[in-house]
Amino acid sequence: MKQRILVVDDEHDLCEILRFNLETAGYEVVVAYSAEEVQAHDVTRFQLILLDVMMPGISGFELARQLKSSERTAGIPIIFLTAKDTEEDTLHGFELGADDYVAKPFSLREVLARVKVVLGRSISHANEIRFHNLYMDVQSRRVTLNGQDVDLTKTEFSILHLLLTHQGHIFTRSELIEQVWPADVVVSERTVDVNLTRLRKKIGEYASCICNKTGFGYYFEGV
Amino acid sequence: MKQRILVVDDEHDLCEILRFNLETAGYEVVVAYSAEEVQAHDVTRFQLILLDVMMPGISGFELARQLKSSERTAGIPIIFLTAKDTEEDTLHGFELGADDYVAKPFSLREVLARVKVVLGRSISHANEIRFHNLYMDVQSRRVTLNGQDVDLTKTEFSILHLLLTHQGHIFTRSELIEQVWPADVVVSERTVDVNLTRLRKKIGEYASCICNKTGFGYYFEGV
DNA sequence: ACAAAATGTAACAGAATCGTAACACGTTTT
DNA sequence: AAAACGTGTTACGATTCTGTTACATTTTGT
Repeated sequence: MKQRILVVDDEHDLCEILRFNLETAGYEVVVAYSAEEVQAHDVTRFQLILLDVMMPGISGFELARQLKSSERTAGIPIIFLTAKDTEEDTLHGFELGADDYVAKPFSLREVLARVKVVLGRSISHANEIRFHNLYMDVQSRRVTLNGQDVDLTKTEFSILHLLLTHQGHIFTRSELIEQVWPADVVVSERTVDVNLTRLRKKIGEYASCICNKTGFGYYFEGV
Repeated sequence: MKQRILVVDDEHDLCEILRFNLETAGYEVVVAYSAEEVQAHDVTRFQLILLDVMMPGISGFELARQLKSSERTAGIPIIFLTAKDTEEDTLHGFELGADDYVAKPFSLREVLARVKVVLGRSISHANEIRFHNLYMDVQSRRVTLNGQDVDLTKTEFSILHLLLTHQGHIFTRSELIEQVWPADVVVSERTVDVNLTRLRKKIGEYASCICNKTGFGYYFEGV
């Protein structure tokens, strides 16, 4: 069964490019040119939504909020297409249950790679990340360890989210800084170490899953 | 190792300008003045093709179609150089697998920027190098041997990557130093030997694939 | 076969990297 | 206003990496 993707963007040309390439990659694609038009579709039939943030009328964020507030559609992964790439926007997006971000202008390869990751990794509850007894609810930004709440700071949450969604991938310090810290702040590379240490301390028995490979960087060692 | 770019354009002057600037930027450049001439080259040796759309004889679009239809060459990124910048052309190009567009007349800076983006991207995209049961994931910086993680240091990883991506090529010690060590560090040639020994020890049954030819240097013997 | 040159490798010490506690400073909560 | 919190920086000890050296072994040329 082909996986179905809903592309929502007011730029017709871009939609067609996305449609062609996603179809070539084996997905079934439906395009909507506005948030209003989305309401004409049965959204639950899609496994993924590519959603432009900036649209006339109802914005992408607003639409995402609506979708996530309904039980029926809350579980559908969303990838935002956005020109903005500030911290607030990213955080705001993740709060709304975004599974990923692609900043415009993007390369098709980039989009395809992310679509593949999102569709490959979780068919249903993409805003709930789980590793054994470690849960992350991306939407409510809560983390529990064996049922107990873990009180992570924003930075720690963001790091853990990145590592958990890319288990086994080794991130260099500068990659981590790029992904976790807003683009306009400058932090020293050693700051990463300190934050990783802090994170380790808070996740108890899973501390040892956050590994370092000398000279390379940090990664989450899934068992 | 230098990345190789094939420039295809019937305007000789333009080709020379591109050649000069791309070479200055550290790329290796080969020029073809027509689509027909391209067929004299082994296209698989290039990491990127800059392709003029409007050429006498076979057009750039037609050549792109041919390249994308062959398994061997389908994966090579193409940037179209085009005077036309209409919607249809752009769409048509993307359908043919273009990775980017530069409309003539273009600034060199623009071209260089796009080349950089595409090549930077395609490296991380072709990120899995494999030799029998020896895998290297360049992006996540991991190596596995028969499914087991191999713990390579940064230097060892870098050497293995170079050798595996150029199987059969004999590297002198000074070439290896040039490729693997940062330009500003000075190491003795014997240091290479020691690191090759260390690498051999870690890759088990493939140790014997790392060969030395007395008086010449080291190479990976693909079987 | 022999000596000379080139290569393999173990051991060591210096360099680089990493973990973490302590601190500083700004922000939020009480 | 004071206390608590978040977070970047620094410092220093612990760990890991890595270049060098010395000696063993192999290859080469005669």
